[in-house]
Amino acid sequence: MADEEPTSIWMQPEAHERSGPGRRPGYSREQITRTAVQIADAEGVEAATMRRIAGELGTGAMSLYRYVPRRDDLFDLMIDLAMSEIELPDGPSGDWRGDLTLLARQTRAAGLRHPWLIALLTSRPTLGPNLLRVHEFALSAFNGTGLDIDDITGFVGMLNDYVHSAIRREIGWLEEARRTGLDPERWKRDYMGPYVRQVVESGAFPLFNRSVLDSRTAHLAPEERFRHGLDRILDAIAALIPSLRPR
Amino acid sequence: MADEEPTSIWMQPEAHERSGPGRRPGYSREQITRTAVQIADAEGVEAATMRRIAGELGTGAMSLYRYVPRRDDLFDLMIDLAMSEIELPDGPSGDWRGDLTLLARQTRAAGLRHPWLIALLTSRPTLGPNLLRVHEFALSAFNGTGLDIDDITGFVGMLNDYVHSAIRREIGWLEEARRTGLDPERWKRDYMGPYVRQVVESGAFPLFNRSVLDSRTAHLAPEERFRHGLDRILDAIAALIPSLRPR
DNA sequence: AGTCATTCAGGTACCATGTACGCAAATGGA
DNA sequence: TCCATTTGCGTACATGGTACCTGAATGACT
Repeated sequence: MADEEPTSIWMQPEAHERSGPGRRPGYSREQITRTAVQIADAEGVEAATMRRIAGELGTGAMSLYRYVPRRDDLFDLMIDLAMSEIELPDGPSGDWRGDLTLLARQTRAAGLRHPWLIALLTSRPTLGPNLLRVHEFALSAFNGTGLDIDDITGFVGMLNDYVHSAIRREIGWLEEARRTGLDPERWKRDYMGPYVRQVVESGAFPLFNRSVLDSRTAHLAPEERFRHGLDRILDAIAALIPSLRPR
Repeated sequence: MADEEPTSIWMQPEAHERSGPGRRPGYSREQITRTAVQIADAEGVEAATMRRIAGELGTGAMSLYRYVPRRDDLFDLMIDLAMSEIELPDGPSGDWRGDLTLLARQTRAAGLRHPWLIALLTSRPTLGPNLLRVHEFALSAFNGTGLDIDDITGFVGMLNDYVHSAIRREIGWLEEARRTGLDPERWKRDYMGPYVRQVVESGAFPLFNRSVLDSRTAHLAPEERFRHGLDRILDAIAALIPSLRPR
């Protein structure tokens, strides 16, 4: 292989597209990525090591480097594979609220199916084709509302910020429990519980106490809570769109 | 040391508080944490290894484990130390918008001083005393607006989601450049640039193109951009508060 | 003062990780 | 048939977290 200049994984052609002399590749980026995703889903990203992925494929760890330059690039591929599961119509329906609600739900579903997705997505600047596709759909939902591109980008950002954070809140502590090796119930009761109880009983943070003790939304099902927050964001956006304000 | 049951780091007493027989501790959690923060600031979290921190302190790696059960707990301590730098008045001023703007700016400053802070903070469910202090201040800013605790929690969440994401957007690609070992300018031009150019020239994502090419806010100074987004969030919150709506 | 349980310092060691390097096997063009 | 090229992958190295162990320090009790 020629000296690979360091550039985005999306610029580097797949091995099997080549024609000419040389041994035919026995694997593919997609196959490797799919395997990595399966392992990460079942046991966490930290279990998706090069050796483990290769083992699952019945090959040696170093073989993977014929397809992926660095492990970080594999993360980008994993993100994009997960994003590819987000099914959206070809174009906006004209109902921006409905379109964005659909997108938010699909994103949440993908985030729950792949508990590592949001953490990876927000921890590195990646722009895979499927992320672009999804992002374009979000932007397009505001087409026809008379907003300029900066406002559209801002609103889509607001929505993304909420969706990502909400998903993180929903699964964050579950992932932490898994990482520490405790089962979630034990983690909540024995690990985090005593500290929170002590903080609450100290009375040092009265509003925090109210948010823990007096919350009604805390007892909602996760999906309801997600929907609640989503509606609030969409309400906020609607309130800021002049052309929609006098409704 | 007695068999430590696995519980939050904040529940485990410092060694120097103990009285009774035994050698006196030569270090402290604070000292260790401060060293870790310095290294992480200068070279990234991944450089703040147990060996490296211990080396900086002139001791052996295993000595640190007398003060910190696991490396992850050290992360919690680092987060809290960074949060302790966020200076806030003792109570809300009555001007919720001003209070939250102050908080947002202080958070941004801490996030820029410690480029690893937001990534750690949002990647694990942690609740150190300084995070609680800051969170309590945010909640208290809405005291007296007649909102119930769930709405307050929701708005503070909206604000936090924005602030964290905005900081991440501001430094995310710089961190990525550092991780890959390229200087930021090269990374943008040689690594990410060619791909983005190809995407733009393909014309496949017209609204994405407009957001890249026609954006006015993209050319603002980072601080202005942050302020822009912050104002939009605060506007959105204001628009949702019934008691403030008819202004 | 002497004894001793207790605690700290830190070296050694084990295992897992990403990945550089090199060589043999496979493959298609000349 | 030859050979440049590419893949498969074993070996090896540097680096990581941390379990375990020994020896030194220290205060309480006799």
